[in-house]
Amino acid sequence: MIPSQMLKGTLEGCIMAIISKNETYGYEISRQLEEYGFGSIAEGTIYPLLLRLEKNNMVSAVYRQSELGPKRKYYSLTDKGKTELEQFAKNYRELSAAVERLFYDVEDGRNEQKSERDVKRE
Amino acid sequence: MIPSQMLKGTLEGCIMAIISKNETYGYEISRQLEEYGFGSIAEGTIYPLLLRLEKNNMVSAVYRQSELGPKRKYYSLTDKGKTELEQFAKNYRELSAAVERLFYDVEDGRNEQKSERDVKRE
DNA sequence: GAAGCTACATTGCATTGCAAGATAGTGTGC
DNA sequence: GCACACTATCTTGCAATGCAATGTAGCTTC
Repeated sequence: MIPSQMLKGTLEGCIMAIISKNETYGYEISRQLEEYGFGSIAEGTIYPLLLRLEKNNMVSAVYRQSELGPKRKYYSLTDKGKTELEQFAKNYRELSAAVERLFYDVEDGRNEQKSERDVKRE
Repeated sequence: MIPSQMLKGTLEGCIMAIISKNETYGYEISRQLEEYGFGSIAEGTIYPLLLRLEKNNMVSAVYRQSELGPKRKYYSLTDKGKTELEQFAKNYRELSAAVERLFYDVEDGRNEQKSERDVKRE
């Protein structure tokens, strides 16, 4: 179970990524997040996030009838959203790389190296 | 530059990871985060976080003199902190794996696959 | 004595995920 | 007909946490 704090800032980008694959709607996005392994993301998380993306012109939305329930609100990425998604991917990779470097040292039992500065001072 | 929202929930674990390598103090942690590629993390972030870890018994602290400034507050991981760090690592891997799966599909231009449920309905 | 680095701390703010609850359409079984 | 379950969206208020701004203080160098 991924803690909610850890999703902050990441979930938004991931939802944009899902929309970029295919025009889709909130309820379906929720199912896809589960399939990808994000766990069960609350609807009280997804819908406000989608509304915010729409307000910031990251996505555009159209209503379409569903054969088996109320009408769906389908989202697509705008050009601005595409640019934002690319930026998100870059930022995520940056964080991911930093964490991996750190984990590598920790798992290796590698202690802090003395920096050049400290060595000079000795 | 990693956006602050994306650090939420991750930074705490990373700081515990740094402490686990070696007893260390706030100012030095800030330098190490920079070296690992997290960027410049504000002191207004680090010190409250350390105090919280201490309050929750994840770390213990002792003051030691410094030769070149005010005394330092050195932190070590408690047993509880070590358990928490392991849990953090598991959670992080879980999130990371989910994001990688998603990115893989997006970069492949892979569209949503129809689930078994949908196929049956057709 | 001023500047600059070291070192720690506090206050209040902004962002964002979530629980809880409301609304409503459709289909199934009794 | 009516209860129940699933589909589908939205709102409100809360909690967690990173950060800017600011303050304090020790030490060194010029």
